[in-house]
Amino acid sequence: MRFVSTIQARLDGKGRVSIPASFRAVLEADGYPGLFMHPALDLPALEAGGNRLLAEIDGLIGRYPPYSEARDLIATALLGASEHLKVDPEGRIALPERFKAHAGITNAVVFVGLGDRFRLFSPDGFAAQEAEAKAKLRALKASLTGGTGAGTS
Amino acid sequence: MRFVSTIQARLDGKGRVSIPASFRAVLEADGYPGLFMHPALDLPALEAGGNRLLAEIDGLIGRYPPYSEARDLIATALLGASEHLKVDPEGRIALPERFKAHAGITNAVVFVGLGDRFRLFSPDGFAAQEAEAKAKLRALKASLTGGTGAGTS
DNA sequence: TGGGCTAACATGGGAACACATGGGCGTCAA
DNA sequence: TTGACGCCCATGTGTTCCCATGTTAGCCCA
Repeated sequence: MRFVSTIQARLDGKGRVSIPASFRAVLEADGYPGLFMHPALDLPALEAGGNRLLAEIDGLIGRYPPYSEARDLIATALLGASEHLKVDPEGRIALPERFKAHAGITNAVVFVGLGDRFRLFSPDGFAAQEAEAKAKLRALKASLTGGTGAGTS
Repeated sequence: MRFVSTIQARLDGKGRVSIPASFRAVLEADGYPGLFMHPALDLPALEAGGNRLLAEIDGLIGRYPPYSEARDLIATALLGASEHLKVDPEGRIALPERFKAHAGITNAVVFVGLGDRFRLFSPDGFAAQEAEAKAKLRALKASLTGGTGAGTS
């Protein structure tokens, strides 16, 4: 079960968004009660997931010895900046102000599946990100295939 | 269950602070009656937690041979300087003067979750710490991924 | 193949609840 | 006696739950 596809949703008057049903199904299978979310470090986006995402973060933190500076930093940046969001019976979440500000989200959200996690963008932020990603991917592919990039997509 | 997210709270006229409900839930699950707290070793902050934090401190102390100077120092700094704080029926604690002085706390506290423990800062102290952590983390990440940013965000 | 039906999903709003906060009072110890 | 501390109750605010509605997509049947 992976998070897959891109879906747009609106925020209602109370600031709630429905998590796409397909994403909810993955979370349920994952067994995490609710949704774990944190701001992306170098993107105007939010990253969210369940136990699998959390396990990855734990692994990252666990690589450093207790009381080391690196561990403190990572724990602060990843765990301190994150939130455990509750999902209401209808499958919605309320985004904290802090998160909305980071991603530039006002009244609409784009959910983007990334396998073990998914991202939340503002529609504008997503358009920008998509354009940039395409450009980078083209460059990467060119470097892989050795030139024209005229291969199978 | 881990301590996660960053929450600000005010001290009332009696010098009490509400422990955020999400943190209280973790402490309860941990089974520790009350709250274990000590000044952070190299930060103007306080560290708090329950049994998991105590276990980690024990582990840290245990790494040094009995009667060694290092062991004495660490045990004194962590255990000697620590307090067991009682939590009132509303989930509040009263911070000892000594602790407030160490962290520069006057009338507001920022709680920062770090997984197995959480920290208490003054709002100003937190802002400074956050800025520093972000900068250092970026440097650390660059050294890890080799600069492309092609890693976990 | 087309129309209608049904179920799942996204959305909206009202009411109950939990939480953070504030203050009063009794109790214990210096 | 006095101060500090712990317990109790009160209150405002934000959040969560519950129920209602519109919309979409899939399905069945003619």
